[in-house]
Amino acid sequence: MTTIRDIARALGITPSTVSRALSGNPRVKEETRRAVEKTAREMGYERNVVAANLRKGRSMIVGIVIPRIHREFFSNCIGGAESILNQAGYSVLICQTLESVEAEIQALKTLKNYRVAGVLLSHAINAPNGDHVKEILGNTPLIQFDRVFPDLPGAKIVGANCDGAYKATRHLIEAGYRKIGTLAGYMTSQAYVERLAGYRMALEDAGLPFDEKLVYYNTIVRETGYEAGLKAIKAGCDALYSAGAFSALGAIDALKEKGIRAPEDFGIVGTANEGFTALMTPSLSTLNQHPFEMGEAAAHAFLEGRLDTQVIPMELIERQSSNKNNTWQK
Amino acid sequence: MTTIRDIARALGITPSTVSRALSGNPRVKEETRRAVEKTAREMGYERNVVAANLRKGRSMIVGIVIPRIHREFFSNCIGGAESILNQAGYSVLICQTLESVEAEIQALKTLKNYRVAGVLLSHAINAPNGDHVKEILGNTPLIQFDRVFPDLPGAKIVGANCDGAYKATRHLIEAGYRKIGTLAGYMTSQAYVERLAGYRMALEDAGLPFDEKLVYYNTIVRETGYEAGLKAIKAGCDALYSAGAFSALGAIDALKEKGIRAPEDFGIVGTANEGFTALMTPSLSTLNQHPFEMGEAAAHAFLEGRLDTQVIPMELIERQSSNKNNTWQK
DNA sequence: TGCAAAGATACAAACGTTTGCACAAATCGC
DNA sequence: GCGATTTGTGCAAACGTTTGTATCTTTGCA
Repeated sequence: MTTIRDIARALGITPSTVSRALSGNPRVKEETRRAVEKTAREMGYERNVVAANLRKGRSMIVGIVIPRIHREFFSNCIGGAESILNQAGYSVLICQTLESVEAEIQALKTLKNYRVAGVLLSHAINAPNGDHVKEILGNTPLIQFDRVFPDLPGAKIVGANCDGAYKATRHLIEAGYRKIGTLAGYMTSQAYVERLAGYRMALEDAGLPFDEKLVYYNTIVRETGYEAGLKAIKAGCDALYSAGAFSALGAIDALKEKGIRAPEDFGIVGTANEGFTALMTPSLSTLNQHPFEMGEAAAHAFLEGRLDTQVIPMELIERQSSNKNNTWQK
Repeated sequence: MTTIRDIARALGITPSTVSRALSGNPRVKEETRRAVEKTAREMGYERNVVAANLRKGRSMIVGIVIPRIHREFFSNCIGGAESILNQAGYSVLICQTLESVEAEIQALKTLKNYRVAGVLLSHAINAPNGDHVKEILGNTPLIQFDRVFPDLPGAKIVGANCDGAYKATRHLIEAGYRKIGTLAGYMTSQAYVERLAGYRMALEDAGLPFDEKLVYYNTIVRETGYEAGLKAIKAGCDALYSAGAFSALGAIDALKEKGIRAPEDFGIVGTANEGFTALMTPSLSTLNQHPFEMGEAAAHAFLEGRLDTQVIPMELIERQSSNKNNTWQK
């Protein structure tokens, strides 16, 4: 592989000038710059970023740490972040934690070892707090998105969880459902705490009672959603707001098993507009969290060195599963 | 940050010994090794992999280049590869091409610049051939999966495309459908060529005519699947084998629009067992390509330096969309 | 006891860049 | 035309590892 030394030798100048020429330093004559660029092209020069990173003490890599890559929500976040970061010359190193705090710690250590320029993090659901993050990352810029530790410093990109849950619940009320339970997530995560708050607020604003017994905690996957769905049916619910998408799917499994018609006899609204929600029968009303935009916002926050918290709105998508009077068209 | 020099100084030895001790070189006394490990821990030492990579001329990073991360097929491949590679101490750098050859070239260059230890590639659909890959990558180990250039050297992990398409088509024939078209993909990709061949073989083995007019090329997304679906209906087809999953979805859109019942009057089998295929109505019969296993196989091929081609079997999952007599249970 | 072999560590040169400082040449103001 | 500033390059020291070779010490064996 050709190095800047080779180019320097070929032109009878020093490597430093070549380096400066290639990195666009203004202290180099336009003429030399062109000559350098020309021979660099001719000799097939490719910059060794590893060496450059070592010298500079930081790399042009941004680490992204997420629970699972094959959740559409997260893969869209990645897509959004990657598009912005690539344009700015960064590459992304992606680590899955599979919801394990140990894997998260390992991933952060790896990223630190690679001296990444920054880390975009959505933490594992059962992480008790952000202490491990702070300890490992030190002063590496940290941008949290979706699942954030509020006490950790740095930029945060969050969904309008409370508002979204409020909209979803109010929608169920307006559709005519009356005993509305909720598939709540893990209270270790701020996002789910807020969704629960929004759900509660909507009930109370409508003069409906908030019943702690109708809150089914720790349900974010299909299986637990199914089990909670059975319990909700037994408890006499006629609707559920689900803080997740897959748990809502599980609840619909439960309805089908019990022969309960949705939306006529039971309404459901989920969160996270995963692709399947539009395709299943009944199609699932959900909250669109705009994951691509969240990823973009996280990338921008990193690039601009922002430290504030941005809230991405959530939008209700009304589909069949919450349409009590069954007037669904198309 | 503490370096091996600091540790060396603290112990009155040289950095080289510290390096050897930490990397498990047998030429260092057990006693020294323990001392080094102890002080390393005490001083909070974190190995600078960037420096190590520079010296060694290669990194412990494996690049993965794929068309789109949010296709379940690819995100599962990544998941499979990542799990194996992480265990072996590698990290993965992921690049999306969004089916653009230019982006693919850029991604490969970036990976080369990072001196990655190897590249796992599934090429953009409209890449004419693998010349750009060979030119950029040079002697960096290349493992191709799913979408491969047969003429490029190195390991390849492919699905049993021909066999899978054969199974799918034969299944439609056995179910009682008679005029079976196909939503073929792009003939620039070996995988789709083979699927078309399997489809044709199944027809001919059953004594049914192969009709070039019923082959709808370049359909792999929902929109083109929909359009091809309309054409197939007009042409009098009563079934389709789709070489993709999203195109099959589009074809079902077309059927619904025309009021044609599936599976009673029209059968469909797709490829790529995306999550939605099991959830939609009618649920879509598909071929499971075992993407997670493909990713694992690619990672193993890299780690073991294999150069051969492995074929991952495809398994037919019979669901509603191909069940002509509508005897679907559960 | 002596000598060879093996065992453990030190030395120093890389790896390919970047960058502060020095220095020469060119430009400028007066 | 002279000192002061600007402009363009060169020099050399990093950045933190790894590793081939050399050196020193210990061990084993006759």
